[in-house]
Amino acid sequence: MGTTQLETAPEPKYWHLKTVLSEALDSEFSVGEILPNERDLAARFGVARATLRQALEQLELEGRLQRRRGVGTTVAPPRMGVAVGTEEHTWPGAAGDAWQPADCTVAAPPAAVADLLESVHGEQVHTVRRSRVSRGQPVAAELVYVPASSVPALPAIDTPSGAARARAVLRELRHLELEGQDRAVELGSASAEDAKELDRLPGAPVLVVTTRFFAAGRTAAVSVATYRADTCRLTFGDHDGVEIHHGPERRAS
Amino acid sequence: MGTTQLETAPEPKYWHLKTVLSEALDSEFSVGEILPNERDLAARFGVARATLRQALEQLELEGRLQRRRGVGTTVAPPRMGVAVGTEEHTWPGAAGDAWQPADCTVAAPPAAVADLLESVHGEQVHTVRRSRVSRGQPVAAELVYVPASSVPALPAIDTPSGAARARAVLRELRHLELEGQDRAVELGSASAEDAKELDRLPGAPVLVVTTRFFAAGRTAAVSVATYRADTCRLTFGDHDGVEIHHGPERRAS
DNA sequence: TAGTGGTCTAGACCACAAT
DNA sequence: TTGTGGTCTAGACCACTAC
Repeated sequence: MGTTQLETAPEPKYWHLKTVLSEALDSEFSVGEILPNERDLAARFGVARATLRQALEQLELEGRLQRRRGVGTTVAPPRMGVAVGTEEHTWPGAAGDAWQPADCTVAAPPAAVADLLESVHGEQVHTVRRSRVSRGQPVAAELVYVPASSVPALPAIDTPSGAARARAVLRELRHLELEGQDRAVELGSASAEDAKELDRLPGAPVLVVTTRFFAAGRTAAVSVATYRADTCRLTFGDHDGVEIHHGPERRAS
Repeated sequence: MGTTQLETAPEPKYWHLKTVLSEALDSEFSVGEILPNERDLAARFGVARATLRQALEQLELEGRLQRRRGVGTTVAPPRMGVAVGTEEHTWPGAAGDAWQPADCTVAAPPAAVADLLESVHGEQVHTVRRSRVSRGQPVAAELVYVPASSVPALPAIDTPSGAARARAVLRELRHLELEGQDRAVELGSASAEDAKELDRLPGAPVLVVTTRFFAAGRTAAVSVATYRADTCRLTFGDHDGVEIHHGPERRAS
């Protein structure tokens, strides 16, 4: 990565800068390597730090870089494939899924979720919090909303309200016959709460996967899972997990 | 939206600002309405324009706002659901899909696609460009990569190289028996080319859907579709298209 | 304590759309 | 021509990490 001079160009500086850096990452850096700090890089390219940062932000959004305050900017490994959907539909918490129940509370769900549940307003809704770890890294945080009417046989509040209760709620849910499910993926930004769990700063880009579970002719549960967008590639395989990716860190833009 | 003063807070100003604006959008603005310009808004909140812009950027990322140079900042409608996967697998270009073929060229695919195709290096690959419009708005641009060996009966180059040829390639492809497919979704940023087609600026956030089509024991084609992340919610339904969303523009973060 | 990325400021100019 | 958002600058200080 020489002391490149930016030529006059019709395109913005940060865009050109991003291209130059991207090529340098492919050819002159290896995964995990630390880049020069932002002040040095900016000086080297003859731009203000804010401009350099604009380029770095783009590259981080694309999963090419990882920046950590107090540490530095490192070259990110290729995104990991994370299996999200198999065609056989199952309840959350079914045998050997990738999630680990963490907690369970009873509260009114956010308005958007209440709409999806089509439940009676003010009905009790169990909220199970789960987290997902892949290759030693937290990749997703999830909230499963289960209306009380979906788990009528659930023992009263005598069960403690921690992971044990979370498991109890999901276990009860499995007694219903699952008739189908429904998935949507959209871009979001991490709430302060999710950010903490995902080891990112608030506002970090996340992929939000919303799943509706249908049973007994209605929506029996709703799950909202937020995946780190920088490190994850969500896979919806029926050819399960053919997971290859080599070469010097290429990606289709 | 009064002349709110920002209190001392442990959280960044732009974060607090985003929250305040978000609430104002819910309560005091309706879809399509134009916000005051950035300089006025910044003055009203007593922050620098760059700080105000940081908040607006977040809100735009979440699909709450739409900004257009020379025009202004408007309140965005709720994201539209765009059907991406039905469980019955079909070839691209099958009866009545949502795509419109635009062009077809023969070129070497990008390295990442070449890996997926596992094709002989240097093999001819037809590249079909298609676009997708929903509710009068462009929502996605796609490139379908079809190795020449997947369409052996395709007439030579006597066919013109426009939309007609694109349709011809896809028609030939449908003669193969589709054995399965494979999907992945990840965050990306729009290339200059895609940005133009999606009516956005280069670098705009997009959801990249990569699909592999399997036939005759190998990868017969690969499709890379980029969806506008600001306006689209990708749906993977088997309960086809239960499309509801009301209420005053709420969203789960 | 030193060095990193994260936030913030107060300007300036540019590209684009509407008038 | 006017007004908008988009880009860019040259600083400053803060929060965090590692030593």
